[in-house]
This record gives sequence, structure tokens and C-alpha cells, in this order.
Amino acid sequence: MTTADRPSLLLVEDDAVLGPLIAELLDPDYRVQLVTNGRDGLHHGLTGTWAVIVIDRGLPVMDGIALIAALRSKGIATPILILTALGDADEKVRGLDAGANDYVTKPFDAGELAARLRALTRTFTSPAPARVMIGDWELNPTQRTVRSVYGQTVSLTAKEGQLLAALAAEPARVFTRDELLTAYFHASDQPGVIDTYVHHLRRKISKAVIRTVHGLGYQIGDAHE
Amino acid sequence: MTTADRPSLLLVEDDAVLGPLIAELLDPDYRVQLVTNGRDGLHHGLTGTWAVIVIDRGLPVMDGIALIAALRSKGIATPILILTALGDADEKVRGLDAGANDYVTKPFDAGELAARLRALTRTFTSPAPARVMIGDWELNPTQRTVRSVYGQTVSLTAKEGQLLAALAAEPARVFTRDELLTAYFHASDQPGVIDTYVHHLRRKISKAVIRTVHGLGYQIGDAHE
DNA sequence: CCGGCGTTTAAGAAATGCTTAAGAAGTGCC
DNA sequence: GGCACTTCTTAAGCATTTCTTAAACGCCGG
Repeated sequence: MTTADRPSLLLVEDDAVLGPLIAELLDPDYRVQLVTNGRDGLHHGLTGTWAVIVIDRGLPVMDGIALIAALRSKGIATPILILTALGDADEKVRGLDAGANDYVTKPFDAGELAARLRALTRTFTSPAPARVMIGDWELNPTQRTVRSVYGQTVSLTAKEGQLLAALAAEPARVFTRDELLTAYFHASDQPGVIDTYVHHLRRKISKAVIRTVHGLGYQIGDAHE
Repeated sequence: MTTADRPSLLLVEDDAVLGPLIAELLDPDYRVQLVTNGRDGLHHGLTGTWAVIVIDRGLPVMDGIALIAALRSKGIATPILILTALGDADEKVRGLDAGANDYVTKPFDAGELAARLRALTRTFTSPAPARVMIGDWELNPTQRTVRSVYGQTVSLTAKEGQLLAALAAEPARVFTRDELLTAYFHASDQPGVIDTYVHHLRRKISKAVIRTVHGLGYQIGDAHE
């Protein structure tokens, strides 16, 4: 893995043996910056950009709790994990309430620490807001609206939206009335319902969007030419 | 603490004894909704708005890991804490990598659990100006008032404020009645409650602020101008 | 020019939303 | 605790929107 690809991690650990050990352990996954006291931790925390910060509880110059509180009070929102030998429930409560996001006690399992760090740095990008382009129009199914590229927005009814979405799902394909009917309307409906809704859509949006294929059905986009 | 102020928490726990016990434990701090299998957990997780979700590993119908994966795949970014008896490091890694944010093993310390939940629900957004603009109105959630740009101030009741804040939190998003219901009203309430409060808000503020999306729900802002 | 096919219109049926009012529940004060 | 007041919840009737049907009209191809 190239150096550039790894997220940066600030490790604040004063133990001369454990510090480098942990740094080495995390090295495959993170670009680790090791500092050995609270003051340096504060400085790096405030000035650098870190994916996550790992802090020991007992630190010289500035205690871990104080360090976290200082960072948080300055508006630093970076995820912080406390890694320490102090494992009392009360200690954990104090650490977490000071602003830490997770608390792991020594001795720790390397795999668990890695997983917890992944959990802290993970970001959930919600699946792209389903948006479909139809000519000059953009369909927003969840909101059931269609917006033209010029800003005008039209709201559709449920059936209108379903019909348009169905057609837009496979541009250039010709859908028969029966196909559209069974998929998006009541089975008992007459095929003529489709015609009516096509008309509604054409009136609301623009005539050119839905093309009629005589004797077959309807089609969107990618016509002729 | 008034009922209205607590954040909502979804608890998925199948143990008939432990479930209600944990629910009671968390009750002072959260409005807890307890469901006892993965399918119900998925439904509530997808349709409701939760501050945090607590999930047991071993669940009937749908495993806890599968539940988390399903929620994450749907774009649900709500913090999730796994609370289970399975404490192997490997189990923890699997749970966290599935998308959980924290992992607590039974038996657990009540104080630690509470602190970890606080850490998950905490937001570090720098001293957020608790003010939300909604069209010509400015919502002050803590004070539960709404002031028009022309100086007129209207005070809202708790439910009115919650409803307006919920809608304003994600402008342009369409909220279903069920979403609003599970998040801010009693589970036993009829969906019609929402209609009533929307009516109250419209009368107090202005008709145009909350838009009805027929067949779906309600929405604020970003309507077609 | 004729017959099918597609379009447009209108109107009743069904579904959904709005409004109102009144009882229940909660809250604060004496 | 009891009382007055506010807030919450329910439910029912009315209003509106959406859905579906159907019939009149126009267009295209043979």
C-alpha cells in the first residue's frame, strides 16, 4: 500500500516501548504520527488533519482527558479512541464523556482495535439519491417530482410517477400497454388507462418526452435520429 | 425530564427478560422502542428516525449482523451499538465491520453503556446556533418559538416544535406519517395525529411552509416556486 | 375513404387530506 | 391533593385530489 493512500492517524502514547509497538502495528493501515505527551498531542491535533486520534490516558504534561477536552472545546470533531490500561467502568465513563468516541483497554486485541478504528473512520455515503434524467427533465422518484434543467419543478401523482419511472428505467425500449398495466396499475384496469396517463404526463412535462410507437406502445428517449 | 426531550432509541433484543430490563434501564435517557426480532428491527430501522439503534447479535428471523448489513446497505447511517453475550475478538471484528459503531458485551456495566450511547449520539458540530430558517420563519427549537422575519413571534407546543424541527432537519425530504409518528409521537398513536399537527402549524405559521405530498407525506422547503 | 389506433375530454368513484370539536391526559399552581 | 389551564389525541364529516372509465374526436396507413 502506498503511503499516500493510508489515512493519517495521530497516536499520543508516552510509553517508550508500547508507543512504537502500536505505531508499527497500525502502520499497514494508517500513516501514523507518534507523539509522547499531551502538549504535543494538542498541537498536532489542532494543526493537523487526522482521520482518527488514539490517546493514552496517562500522559505527561497534559492528561489524556484534559487533552481530549481541549481538542473538543476548540471544535475538533475528529474521532478519538482512548487506549489505556485503566479499565474501570468509571474511568471509561469519564473518558467517553470528555469527548472520546471509543475506549479500548490494554491488553487489547489487535484485530479488535483495527476494527474499532475502521468503525470510527468509516463514512456511510448513502446510495446516490435515485435521480433519472429524461431529456431535459430530471425525475426524483422519492419526492415524486420532475424538474426541468431550467429550474421549473412539476409534482406528479403516484401513478404518473410510476409510469414515467417505468418508461425511464429502460430508455429506448418500447413498452406495450399490457406491460405497463400489469406492472404499475391494477390488473383489472383497461389498457386505455395508460393512454390517459401518457396524456397527463405530456401535458405536465412536454410532448416530446414520451414517444408513441404506433401499434406497439410507448417509449422514452433515444428515439429515431 | 419531560418525555418529549428524550432522543429515540430502537432496541432489538429477543430475550423476553433482558429486553424489557434494558428498555427500563435506558428509559430515563431515551424514548425506547423495543422489538424482538430482526424483521421488525429492519422495518423500524428503515421507516423510523432514531438517534441510535441497539442490536443483539442472536436474533430470530434475521440475525443481528444481517440486520446491520441490511440497514447500512439501505443508506441508514444511524449509529448502531451491538449488545451481546458473544465477546470473542473475532465476533467483535465481524460486528463492527458489518457496520456497527460500537460493541458491548454482556454482562455490561450500565454506566459504561450509557456513556457509550452518549458518545454515539453526541454531535460535535461546533456550538451550533440552534436556529433553523424555514422560508420566512426562524425556528428556535430550544425555546420552541418561531419568529417571522418581520418580528412576529409565535410559541409552539412541544409536539408542534418537534414536528417542525423534524421536517426542517432535512429540507426537501418527504417524510411519511409513519416516520414522523415513530420518531416523535407515541407508537400507539394514529397517523392522523400528524395531520392535526400539520394543521396547527399551518394555522400558526403560514400555509405555505409545509407542503403536502399526496399519498406520501409532508415536506418542507424546496418546493417548486 | 375506411377502419383501426391514439388522443383528448369529461365525469363519477375512490382514496386521501383537512378541519373541527370534544374528551383525555398532562402540567403547574394554590 | 384538588383545581384550572394547557396540550395531546381521537374521531367524524367535509373537501380535495387522484384514479378510472368511457365516449367523442382526430389521425395514420392501407
